[in-house]
Amino acid sequence: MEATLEQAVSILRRNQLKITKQRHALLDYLVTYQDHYVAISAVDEHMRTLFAGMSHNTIYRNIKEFETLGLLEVKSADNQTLVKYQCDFEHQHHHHFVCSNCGRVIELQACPLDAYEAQLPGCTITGHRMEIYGLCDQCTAKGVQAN
Amino acid sequence: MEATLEQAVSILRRNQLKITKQRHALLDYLVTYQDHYVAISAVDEHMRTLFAGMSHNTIYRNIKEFETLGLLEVKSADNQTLVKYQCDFEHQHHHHFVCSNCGRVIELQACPLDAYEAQLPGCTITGHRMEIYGLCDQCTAKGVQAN
DNA sequence: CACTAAATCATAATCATTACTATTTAGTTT
DNA sequence: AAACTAAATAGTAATGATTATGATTTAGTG
Repeated sequence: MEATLEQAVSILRRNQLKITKQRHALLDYLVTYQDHYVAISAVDEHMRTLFAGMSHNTIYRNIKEFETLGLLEVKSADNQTLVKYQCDFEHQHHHHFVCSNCGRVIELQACPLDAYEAQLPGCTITGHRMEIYGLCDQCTAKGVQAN
Repeated sequence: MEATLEQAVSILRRNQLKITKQRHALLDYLVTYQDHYVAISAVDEHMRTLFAGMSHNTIYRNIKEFETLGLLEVKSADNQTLVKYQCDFEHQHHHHFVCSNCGRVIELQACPLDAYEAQLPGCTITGHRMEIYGLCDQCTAKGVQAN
């Protein structure tokens, strides 16, 4: 399901965020890349060609705000932060296949690994990585709060 | 299985890398953190207290060399690069549980997700992420080489 | 139209990482 | 054991992503 710019804007509105022309253009850009991770620095560069003199701060801050709204998925890779617009607002459990050539992201539905291959016809799988996050037994026993 | 400093040194030797006192100390440090990811910048800081005036370059370059030897596992997170000594030289397929409080890493053996929980008694699971890498169908069809 | 909190701009700082070149050193050879 | 040489390191500075700060502007409201 593709998300539209209007949906994104209404989510800002629903959260009492002002619809500035900068935010509007930023969303417009992000929405067109729903199936690719984009480096924040590339977004930054693009926005500053659209709005000469736009502040780095504005771009980075808005991206962070969009992330807390659940509009964006963020991941770190290779000294850069990558973002991808996500329409899955219910944070439904799923994983990604990421093309190491063009960066295209294909969403996967099931969880056990073997089943994934069937969802990727024609693709070449070269590797995968999974990490589970939480508190280890020692930290859990200490009563540390999960964040 | 814990790896020893001697094993690490012999791997350098086997690859015709010189055993400098800097590399020796670096390995010594990394080997003591086999079950934690450590930020390279923290390694850098530590090494420079051991060797006043040690070059950033030296630390970063050696860590990269150790990675290509398969001695280290590297991942990006939050504008930092994290490393972990790994004894698994055959690159045996496995995943990690990472404590979000202390950073401790617990190696997991099986793959389907549900089975993992049984391997983490006493732990609090707050989330997980998996990504499969490769070439998408379009890039595969184009004949792009996997890297 | 005025108001005000929120957002942005402009500038500079910070932090991780990398580049570059002169100097040093590990491991080998004589 | 001294000499040799490629490899490694030191020292210095640059780069690039991201964040901080304080003054100015603006979206949304009354």
